[in-house]
Amino acid sequence: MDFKELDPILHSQLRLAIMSLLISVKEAEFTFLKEKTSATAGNLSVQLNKLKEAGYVEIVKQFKNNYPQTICKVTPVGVDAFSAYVKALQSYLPK
Amino acid sequence: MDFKELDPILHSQLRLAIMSLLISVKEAEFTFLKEKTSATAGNLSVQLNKLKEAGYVEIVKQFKNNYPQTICKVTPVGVDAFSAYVKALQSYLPK
DNA sequence: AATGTTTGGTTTATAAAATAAACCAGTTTA
DNA sequence: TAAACTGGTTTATTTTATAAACCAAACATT
Repeated sequence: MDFKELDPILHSQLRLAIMSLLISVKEAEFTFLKEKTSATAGNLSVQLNKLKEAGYVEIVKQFKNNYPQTICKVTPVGVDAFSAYVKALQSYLPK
Repeated sequence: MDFKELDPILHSQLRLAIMSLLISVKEAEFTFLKEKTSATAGNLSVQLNKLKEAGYVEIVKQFKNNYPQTICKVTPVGVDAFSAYVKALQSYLPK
């Protein structure tokens, strides 16, 4: 079997973790993602924006208890990209 | 489940492909790897050296029919690292 | 016997990505 | 009201990946 391309947007530890979380929960706060991934806020902010620009996640900013709140959801495009990535990975793994 | 670290040496499309090949064949020529991975010679040379420095592959240079020949083998350390990587990946993938 | 071409690479330079550090607006606490 | 904290963003630095240039030796051509 030939090696399939690995979507560079997803082939990043942090972005993959973000997507993995968002797929399991459908919606999450910035702070939740930060805690679960152990990422720094700066890194998380940058990587979330890349996922947003790729159309893989949707980001809504609002306020909650006077504090800014960033809510993230995976999009259908993101779900598809993730499953394609997982499938492509198979070509590199032992059966 | 928590996200496990993904060995940065292996979390690279080309290096992962090289390792995947070497694990399946035990030994391969530079030119074979180049063809199978569709990599440029330069990129392959660089990435093979990283794998070598990590102790994941062993590289022997010799001559064959008057031409230089580079033979690559995966080491036991490399095999372990690969299987640890695969295991770590599971923490990012749907069950 | 020079001239060009191919093999089998390495080295160096450039582009892209990941990460960390610095910063900022607003809020709460002392 | 000053300090410290929340919830981030922006910018700078480091690391990676990739591509381009290069090289030595072999072979083929005239």
